[in-house]
Amino acid sequence: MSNTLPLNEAEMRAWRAVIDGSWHLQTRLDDELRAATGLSISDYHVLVLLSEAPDRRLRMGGIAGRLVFSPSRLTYQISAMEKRGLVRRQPCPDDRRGSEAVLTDAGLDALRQAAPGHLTAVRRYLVDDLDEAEAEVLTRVFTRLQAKLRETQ
Amino acid sequence: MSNTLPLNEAEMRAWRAVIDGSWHLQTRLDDELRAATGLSISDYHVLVLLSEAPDRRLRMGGIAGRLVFSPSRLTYQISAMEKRGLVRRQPCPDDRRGSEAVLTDAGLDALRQAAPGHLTAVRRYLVDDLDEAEAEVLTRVFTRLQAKLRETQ
DNA sequence: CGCTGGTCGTTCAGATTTTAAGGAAGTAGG
DNA sequence: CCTACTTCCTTAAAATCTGAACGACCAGCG
Repeated sequence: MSNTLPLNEAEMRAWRAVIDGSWHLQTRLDDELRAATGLSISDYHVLVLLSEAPDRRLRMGGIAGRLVFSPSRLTYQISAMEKRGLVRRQPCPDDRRGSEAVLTDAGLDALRQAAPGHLTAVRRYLVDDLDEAEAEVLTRVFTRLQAKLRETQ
Repeated sequence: MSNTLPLNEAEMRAWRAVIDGSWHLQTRLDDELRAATGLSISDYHVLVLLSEAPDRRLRMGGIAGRLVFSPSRLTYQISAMEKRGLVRRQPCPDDRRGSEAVLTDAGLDALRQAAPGHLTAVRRYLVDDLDEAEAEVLTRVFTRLQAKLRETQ
């Protein structure tokens, strides 16, 4: 139940800072990652997801759900990565409608090569400037946000 | 000068929460705004920017800079909005290379109609859950982030 | 002036994403 | 089994976005 007053000034400032800041940050990280490795931030996210998945494989729908990709976008994304040898596609064993994306060795290599630089950028732009309390607040606020987004579908 | 250690667990948690959370939030707000008003979040941002500008007009480059849009994207964006009557394009008086986008009355109406619902959504997903201290931290962190991004171009 | 080098938007081709429409399989009720 | 209904993913066409190339213009200099 949220009230419908316009945001007050502090709220507005916080809100705009978050929206603008996170957007600019995404853009910058994507640019740097592309320049350094040829991977887009989407490629990178897919690689991370698969690398952490049991047996390095996930259903299409699972990936799409986590990355908030439309099914067709995911199809395109995985196809593109498949062409470059980063992932392989396999029919899903227990559900013949579905297919799985599997991380290849080349894909894992690409991730291992990209990660340090990317994380350094994350550090440079954000993490290094956070003190412990700030990190804690960010984690709390954004985790709560995600929970709220999920619970409303 | 940032160190090159991998992120520790708390840092990683904070980082991922921010990235995922802000991305999901953007997506959700865009979806709701589209459904309610037919405006994309980009349309909305352009409208807000122009509505706050002196004389309701801005140079193309000025808009592109603030929204982190490529020049060609901005051209496309403004053209699309022009077709719908939300903005008008005018040659820039003091620099004949440039052009300005001017908010039309219809554009201002569209914004006024869209804003309350959008702000309510912002409230529902984020602002209402923030206490004062949290809002303050978010403002501080993301403002600092933007400054850092700007200073490295 | 006439040149040179830079800036401002636009345009065009190509890449990416969305939307709508299927095809193939799973699931439940009769 | 059949029939409907649903889910999973892909395809095709349309919308949007990016990057390179361009034309028009500004600014500085000889």
